[in-house]
Parts: sequence; structure tokens; C-alpha cells
Amino acid sequence: MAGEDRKHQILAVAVRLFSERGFRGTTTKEIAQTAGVSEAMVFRHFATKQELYAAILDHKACTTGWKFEPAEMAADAISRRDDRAVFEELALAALQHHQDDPDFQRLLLHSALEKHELAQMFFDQFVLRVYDFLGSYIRERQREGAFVEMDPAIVVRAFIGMVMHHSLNNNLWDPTRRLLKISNEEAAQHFTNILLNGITAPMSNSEDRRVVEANGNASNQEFKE
Amino acid sequence: MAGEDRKHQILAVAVRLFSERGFRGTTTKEIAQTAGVSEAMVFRHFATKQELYAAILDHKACTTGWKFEPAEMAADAISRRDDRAVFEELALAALQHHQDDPDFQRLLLHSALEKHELAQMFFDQFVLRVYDFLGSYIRERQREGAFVEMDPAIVVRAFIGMVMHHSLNNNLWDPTRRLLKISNEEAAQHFTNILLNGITAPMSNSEDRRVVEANGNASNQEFKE
DNA sequence: GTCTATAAATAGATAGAC
DNA sequence: GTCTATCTATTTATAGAC
Repeated sequence: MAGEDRKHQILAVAVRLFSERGFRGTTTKEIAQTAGVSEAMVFRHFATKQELYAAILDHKACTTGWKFEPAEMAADAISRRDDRAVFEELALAALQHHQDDPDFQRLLLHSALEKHELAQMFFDQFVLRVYDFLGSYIRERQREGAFVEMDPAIVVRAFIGMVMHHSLNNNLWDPTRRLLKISNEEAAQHFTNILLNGITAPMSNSEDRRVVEANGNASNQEFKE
Repeated sequence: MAGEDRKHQILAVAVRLFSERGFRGTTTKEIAQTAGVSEAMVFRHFATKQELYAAILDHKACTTGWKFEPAEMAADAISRRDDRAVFEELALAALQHHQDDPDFQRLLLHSALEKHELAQMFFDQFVLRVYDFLGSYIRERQREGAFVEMDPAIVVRAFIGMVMHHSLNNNLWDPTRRLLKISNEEAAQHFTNILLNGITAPMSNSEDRRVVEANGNASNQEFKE
């Protein structure tokens, strides 16, 4: 097999094993065996185990990772002031990403627990910017009178919490979906609905208020009577 | 030092180290050194490293752990149908617990990632019951017309997501609180408020609606006009 | 109870033949 | 490129003296 191909193959194997067992929990021997080569081959392509780990992080950061610009996300919905679409699109993108690449979330968690640089990198280059980006939108909408006054960071924390925790359940705690079996689309809709409207029912004698049920771009017009 | 005391001391050290570096990431030598004894002492009290880990899990499960009955929580608020108090109390208890014992959450995460039995145990004996318990309450309130119709599991997922993710940020991702500095009480109030009312502002020409701002047991009366 | 010394296995990493 | 063989350090675990 050609050099680069083999290198990629070893990398792919390592991603899977590191995401499953963590850095210290994975041996170079295991990686070699799973890749069907000798240990010497691993060290031919990556001088040290640490270098292999770093290569994974780079790879993840550049490909599947957070290279997608938060500022570019949901740009259309944002300009339309379609709150429902904004949150739903962001949630769906995240849920889909975590579903398509479950290794990513595990790798990230391992990194955070092991206090590896990836965790810090991810936090600085992605999480901070998401809070900034989403927070700005929320602040604007508050000024426009669409959202109640409240530290935008709390709102971001709450929403991301719903989404991330759902992915964490799907990927880590409850992969067989014992607690909740639901499509990403539905999940994104429900979380958005809860964030925007809460779960308290409108009073029974004015049933026409807040009738939206997470469909389309009804946005926040539903309070008009 | 007496046998049991020493055993407890080693256990305590091991809890901290395992929670920081995980099972495979912690060596028996480190444990011994940190405890100020020789490695032989560790193996005198715990035949194998695995046995030490198991002892930790038992200890955590029985003491700090989830031995507090979910069914007993917020019993008073539940009987009063004080939704705000119900969710706020549960959130506060969880946040407080995670703050008082951050090792617990890390240990649990390591276990889940390493697919250790603790994770399964915790899920079966605690998570399932919380969903059951909170889900039942939500279902009742839906029948009473207080909450909108929606799979209760989704509501539980959303609320627990906000709370757990907040703790995860505090303990793991953002211990210096760069993103959000807030007391547990405030966090519990805000998350509860979002869950019950969402963040959409009432229309400006009827400002007297939904004026609650997370104070006391106003509950869900705020839609009356 | 506690230690030092050490065994046995496994880890990461290298040498050198093909 | 790929392998086998090997080196060195570390890790779990034990023996036996005090």
C-alpha cells in the first residue's frame, strides 16, 4: 500500500480506538493489529504516539470538525428574523453532525477529561464563537422586543444544553434509545419550541393564543390576536 | 494508621485520581505516592486495581451518589402543583450536588466512555427513574391542562439537558466561568423559567401578560389577565 | 501495618533484514 | 513499505523482612 494511503488508514483506525478508549487507554499495538500491520509501521508514519494523537486532532479539526463558520450558519433565517428557523437549523446541524460522526463527541470528551489541548482548542475556536454569535442575535432580538430581557449567555447555555445533552444521550448513555426515540428533525423542532414558548399551556378560555406547534416559519407572530 | 482508616484514605485518593485521569490513566504507583504509602499497601487493601475501582464505584453509589430517592424529591411542591418550585428544586439539587462533588460527574463520564458497569448502573438505577418520575408529573399536568401536549420524555430531556450541560461546563469545559458566571440559584430559576415560559416576549400592546421573572412560586398563573 | 526488593507482563519505541 | 526481533521503561502485582 502507498505511503499516504497507509498513513490515512492507520489514522482512521486510531481515531476510532482513541475515541473509544481514550489516549492512554489505547495501545500502539492495538492500533497496529486493528489496521492489520506491524507496530513498526505505525511508528514509521508517526514518530511517537503523541504525534499520532496530534495528527488526529488536526484531522478532526480540519475535516469533520468545527471549521464550519458559526457566522455563516442560518444566515438567511437570521436576516429574516425567523427565530424558529434560526434555532431549528442550528440544532439540526449539531444533532446531525453528532450522529454522522459520533467519534467526534467521544474524542472531545476524552480530551476534555484528560485536559488535552484539543479541548482547549475546541473551546477557544468554536464554543466561544458560538456563544458570541448566538448571543449577539439574541441581544438584538431583545432590543427589538421579541425576546424577554435576560443574559443572552444563559439562553445559549440552555439551548445548547438541550441539544448537546440529547446527542450525548444518543451517543453515550442511551444508544438503544430506551428513554427517547425521536428523529433529529423532531428533536430540533421540540427544543426550539420549548426555548421560544416554554411548556406552559395557554389558559383554556383563550385557546387561539400560542397555537404554533413547531411547524414552518411561524416564528414569533403567534402572540398577535 | 488503623486498617480501615488507611483503606478509606487510599480510596479517597483513588477517587480523585481516577476522576481526573480515568481508570487506565491512573497508576497504582501514583495512588500510593499521593496517599503517602508504598504500592504494597495499596495491594494489601485492594487485591487488584480493578477491585479498587469497584470499591470506588460502590462508595460513590452509596454515599454521594444517587441514593437519594427521586420520588421523595420536591414532594411538597408536587402536591401543591407548584411547577416552578418543582423544576427549580430539582435543578438546584442537581447543580449543588455537581458543585459539591465535581469528581462524581467526571468519574461517571469516564465510566460511560470506558463502558464500565458504573455507567450502566447509574443509568438503570437513577436516570431511568428520574425520567419515569418527572415524566409522570408532566403527564399529569398535561391532563390537567397546565402543560402543552408533548412527549414528556422530550421535556425531561430538554430540562435535564440544560441543567447537566451547565454543570458540565462548570466542572469540565469552563471552570473559570469565561462564558457564564452565575449562581446555582439563578441558573435553576432561569432554566425553569425558560422551560415553563420560553424566551419569546409577550406582544408590546399587552404588557401585563407573562410578567413573571423567575421569582417565587408564581407558577403558571401568569396567563390570566 | 509497613516497607524494600523484585517478579512478570505490557507499554512505547528502535534496528536491521527483506 | 513491511516485517521480526529486541530494547527500555513502566505497570501491575507479589515475597518476605521488620
